[in-house]
Amino acid sequence: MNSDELILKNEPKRNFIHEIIDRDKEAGASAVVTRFPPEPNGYLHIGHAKSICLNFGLAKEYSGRCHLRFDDTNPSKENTKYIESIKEDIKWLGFDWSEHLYFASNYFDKLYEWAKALIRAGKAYVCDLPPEEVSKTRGTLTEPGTESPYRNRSIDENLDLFERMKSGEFPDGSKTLRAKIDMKSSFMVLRDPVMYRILRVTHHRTGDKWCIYPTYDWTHGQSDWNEGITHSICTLEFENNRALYDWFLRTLESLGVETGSKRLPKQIEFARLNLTHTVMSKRWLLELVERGVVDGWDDPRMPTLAGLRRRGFTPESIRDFCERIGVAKTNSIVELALLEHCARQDLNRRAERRMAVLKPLKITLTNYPEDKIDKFEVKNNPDDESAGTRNLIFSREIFIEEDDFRENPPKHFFRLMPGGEVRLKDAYIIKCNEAVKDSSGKIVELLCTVDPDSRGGQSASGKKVKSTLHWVSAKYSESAEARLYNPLFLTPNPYDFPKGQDLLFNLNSDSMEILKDCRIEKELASAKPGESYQFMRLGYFCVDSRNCVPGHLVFNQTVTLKDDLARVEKKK
RNA sequence: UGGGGCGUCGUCCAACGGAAGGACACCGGGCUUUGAAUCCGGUAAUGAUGGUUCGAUUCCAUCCGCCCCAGCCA
Repeated sequence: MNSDELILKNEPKRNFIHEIIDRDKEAGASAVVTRFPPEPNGYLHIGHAKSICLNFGLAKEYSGRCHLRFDDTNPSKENTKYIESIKEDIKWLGFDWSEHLYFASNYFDKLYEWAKALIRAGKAYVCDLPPEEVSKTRGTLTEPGTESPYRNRSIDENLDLFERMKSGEFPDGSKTLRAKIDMKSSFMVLRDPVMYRILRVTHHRTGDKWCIYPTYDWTHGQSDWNEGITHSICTLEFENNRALYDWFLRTLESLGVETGSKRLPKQIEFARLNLTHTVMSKRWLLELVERGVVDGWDDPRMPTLAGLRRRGFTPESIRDFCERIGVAKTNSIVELALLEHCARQDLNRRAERRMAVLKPLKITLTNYPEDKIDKFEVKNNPDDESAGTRNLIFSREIFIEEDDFRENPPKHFFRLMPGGEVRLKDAYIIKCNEAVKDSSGKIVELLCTVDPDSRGGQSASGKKVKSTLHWVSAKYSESAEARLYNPLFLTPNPYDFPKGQDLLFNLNSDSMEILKDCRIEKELASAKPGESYQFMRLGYFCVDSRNCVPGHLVFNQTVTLKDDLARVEKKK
């Protein structure tokens, strides 16, 4: 069975984490409990989706559970407005934390008590060094650090000082609580890491209760332990932090503190997702929004879940993508083409077909009476009978795609040309007799004739035409707007820019094309925001959920259809 | 120059001492009232050098390359 079949059967591809968990189970471990721990300081993107699929997926496969825990230890960066969007995105992706919603800030009291336990055990101390001094005395990658002059204060003094830090006696930044580990360690994180800093910032959940806040390292592992997390999965850059993660846990365990679980959680690192032609860091995503490069976090060009959703990517296609990319420890950059493939595959199955002409070229059928119409009943999805049928109306004046006609066609072009014949999908075979030009020489209209024996596109005479075009009736169609997208960055790796430049060096100035005068078949006029359709021969389009007003639909192009002609022309 | 990690087709992921496989991409062909979908076929990789072994992507050694760590960010 190949991996594709596995995916179809919904059996996730195995990875090194499965092997770790299997070994743990053989060694007697019972449940599997994972967690997804976002910091509420930005929107979720497709890189988070990889982590969400991994963590919730593992929990499901092993009949365990996955917690959603907001890692809210730094109130100066975090904001409650992100919490709802994060929850919404996870739900939209198709995952459910049920009652297991937590906040690291729920553990502030417990963490404070445990910090005191560490002080009492002589494993932590209050340090008066200002930030610059802490930094200076930390040493370098190759030189050991030096011990803080405050390192050997008495336990009582430390307890007293820590208490007073908490009660607000000292100014911001003037003191920290540090773990007493080893200033000579080759792990920089073990050189007496800061556990608490003084920060007078109102926290979105605890308000002004605290003026000291625990750091990530001091919070994360203990939160895991407290929730009974068995496998704490994070990204590669935390590999060094694992030494500290384990130190806190083991030290606390040896002190006999009480937690929600006997078993110590295990941190496992995997490579974060990178996608070509885009960026995933919150910093740069924010920058794109703030510099006005994009229209907001949910701009359809953004790799955020909100952006992808608005663009028309389905949760199923994103989950499929996350499954296909696999999980490993190698730094890698996945090609955007794979994401697009997943979208096409899913949308091909579920999106109903419609006809829309993005760049209309008018055709008058000179042998088709002015007052006549034809009604054709056509399939909504040729691959899915259950999608039903709809009616198309044909009339004397129609529009076809500007690109589907060439006055001087190259060899490989077999669409409409002077004297040539094509089929209009589900309607008639037509022949082009004349291209009408305006004074500037621009083709403004084609005069064609229909073959009356070809009703429905069938050819009674057995006539073969090489090409079938999409079309809409001029009279029985509506106007609409379509937005076509290209990647935000020109280069596969946007970070690959010359010295002295920044990321915007590789920005694609042509990432969006707005087409305001598209014509859509009547049936499409009632489409609702969020719905996806295949515009025949063009691509998948999703009704925008922001810019539609009654009578004026805006469609976002999710992906194009694969295009052989484009490929052939590119080769030339 | 310390430490922690990682090197397999163009890209992503497998192979756990026994014929290097899948997916995407690409190329060629069949079918087609979407140049789509679908079907068939093809190109293409173990960073290097030694060693152990009947046999090495896998074990060992050395080398090379890339990523991460010196926030009171996460």
